[in-house]
Amino acid sequence: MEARRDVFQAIADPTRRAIIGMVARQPANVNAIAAHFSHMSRQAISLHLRILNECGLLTFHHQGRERICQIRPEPLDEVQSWINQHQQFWSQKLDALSAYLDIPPQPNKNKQHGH
Amino acid sequence: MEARRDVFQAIADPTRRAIIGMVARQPANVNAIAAHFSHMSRQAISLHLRILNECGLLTFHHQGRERICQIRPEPLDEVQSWINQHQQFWSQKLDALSAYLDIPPQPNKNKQHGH
DNA sequence: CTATTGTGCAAGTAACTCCTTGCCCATATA
DNA sequence: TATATGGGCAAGGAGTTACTTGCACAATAG
Repeated sequence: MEARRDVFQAIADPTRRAIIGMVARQPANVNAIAAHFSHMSRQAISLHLRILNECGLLTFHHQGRERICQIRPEPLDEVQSWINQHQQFWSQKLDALSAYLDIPPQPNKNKQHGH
Repeated sequence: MEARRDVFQAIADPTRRAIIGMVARQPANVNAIAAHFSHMSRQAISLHLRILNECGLLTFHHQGRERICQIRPEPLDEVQSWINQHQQFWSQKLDALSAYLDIPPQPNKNKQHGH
């Protein structure tokens, strides 16, 4: 059902980030990756690889009976652009907030009867 | 227990990203934020705010009985640097992988007896 | 052919996430 | 003081996640 997972959620798991960090430097097959995470089973790694594949961060290249895993950085652009998008606002609005907080809510009858 | 939550996990939730997107543009108190997410309860929003606060993405400014929420972009640097860190490798290694995959495993006796 | 290696799939479980309802406390106003 | 508003805390539930064990299947080596 979740054919297209969320990239934000995919990189939320430390193990998956470690897999990305490893495979990005050196493409490897499934067992070679699992060997680097000996504290958990091969199936656990296989599941993480599937999740990374479903969100487009990792592709498989079948080579005989092996699956060479390769990282695809493109989906991370969504994360990066989301961060960049708001950082513009932050640099501007932080000043506005400081000014806003410095104004005490003057207790005159000019109440804005909220909602 | 989780005094310092993971930033990656904090931004994995769509609701929390929406909160960040809203509060980054306009600082607001808790009820004002909850009013923008009328499909869920105020307590649900309050919990999201706490999670964002625990990972340093949001600070509270107490003003009388109100809590003005303000976004702090600093923790996102960790996400951005993680992405940038690997993108260097990707641009280099993608070529290496292409070359690697283009080489058929030549069936001469020069096998690399990979440990 | 048989044995080995590489890998996927299924079932089950423990832990966690997200949300709700209900209650309580603090601040402001009349 | 009483009342309304702002907001936290706790219990509980439905759903999801991360991991395990066990089995099955395909490709290669001998």
